[in-house]
Amino acid sequence: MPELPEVEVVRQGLAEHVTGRTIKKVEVLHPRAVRRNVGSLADELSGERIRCVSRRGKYLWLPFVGDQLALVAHLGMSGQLLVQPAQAPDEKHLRVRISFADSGPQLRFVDQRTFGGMMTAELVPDTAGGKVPEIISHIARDPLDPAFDKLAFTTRLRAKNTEIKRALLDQSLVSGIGNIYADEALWRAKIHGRRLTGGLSAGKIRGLLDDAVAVMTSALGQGGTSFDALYVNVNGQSGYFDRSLNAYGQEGEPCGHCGALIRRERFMNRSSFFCPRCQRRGSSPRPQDKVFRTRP
DNA sequence: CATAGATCCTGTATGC
DNA sequence: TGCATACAGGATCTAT
Repeated sequence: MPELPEVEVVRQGLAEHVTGRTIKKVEVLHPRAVRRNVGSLADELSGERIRCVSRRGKYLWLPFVGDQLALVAHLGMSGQLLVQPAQAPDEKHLRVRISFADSGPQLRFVDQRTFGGMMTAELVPDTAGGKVPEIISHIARDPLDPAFDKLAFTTRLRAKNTEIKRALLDQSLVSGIGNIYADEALWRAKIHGRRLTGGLSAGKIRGLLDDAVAVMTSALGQGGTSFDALYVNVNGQSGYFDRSLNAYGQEGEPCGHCGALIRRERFMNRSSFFCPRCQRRGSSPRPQDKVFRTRP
């Protein structure tokens, strides 16, 4: 699943292969691949020249020269952005094909499960003198962003009345973290994902954030190594699972800290993996218990 | 408003 | 073998 490190690998690959190129033709092969778009993607993109490739969290965007408009992409669960020669056969789940005015390779959006999508968006000023697509201005900065405000994040997080893992996955608080890196960060920080945000000290939260940064930086370092010139490797799965995971997917394996067996539980319609010894849920009540605390 | 839960999707793996 | 079911999960929508 593409989370921040995987998306960053894609960004780097795209930057190398599409920067400065002018879009000539866009073919949408599956309607679901285009989201929230008012007009025709093809009409809006034709003739635009790509200035660079940007990213915030799991979102990518290609600002066009003039800095008014951008092509925004999200890979969802299974999306890939591939750079392929025109004569390459269509991928089974090819959704959008972008051809350029030059004779170089095409940019293809391939997505099996169609949770991903592309759209055009107007660029609006961000909080640090740059620009961000208007439709994703509600997405928080990610922890690798130099302008990410750790202190504000800690304050907002502690003010919430929810579980810490849910908060980590809330892209309006901090972006880029998905189910896998959330579990890994919580494991490193030795925090149970169902602990309440308000019950965690500021220092504990800072430590958790540092752990999230560490695990994503490490993954990024490894994800960037298997890069092919024509295949913008972005499956997310491909690079990821060779990586050493300490919690995610490790059910029944010994914890790298203490040797206790990693456990799996359902949480938010997905799996959570944690060490039952290192990551104690503690005595903090669940949110719904707060109201009914009178019971002995 | 804040929070919790449902929902979208399809290929793969598993169970009977 | 064949069919049914579970599972993977990011973002958004709906309900409370």
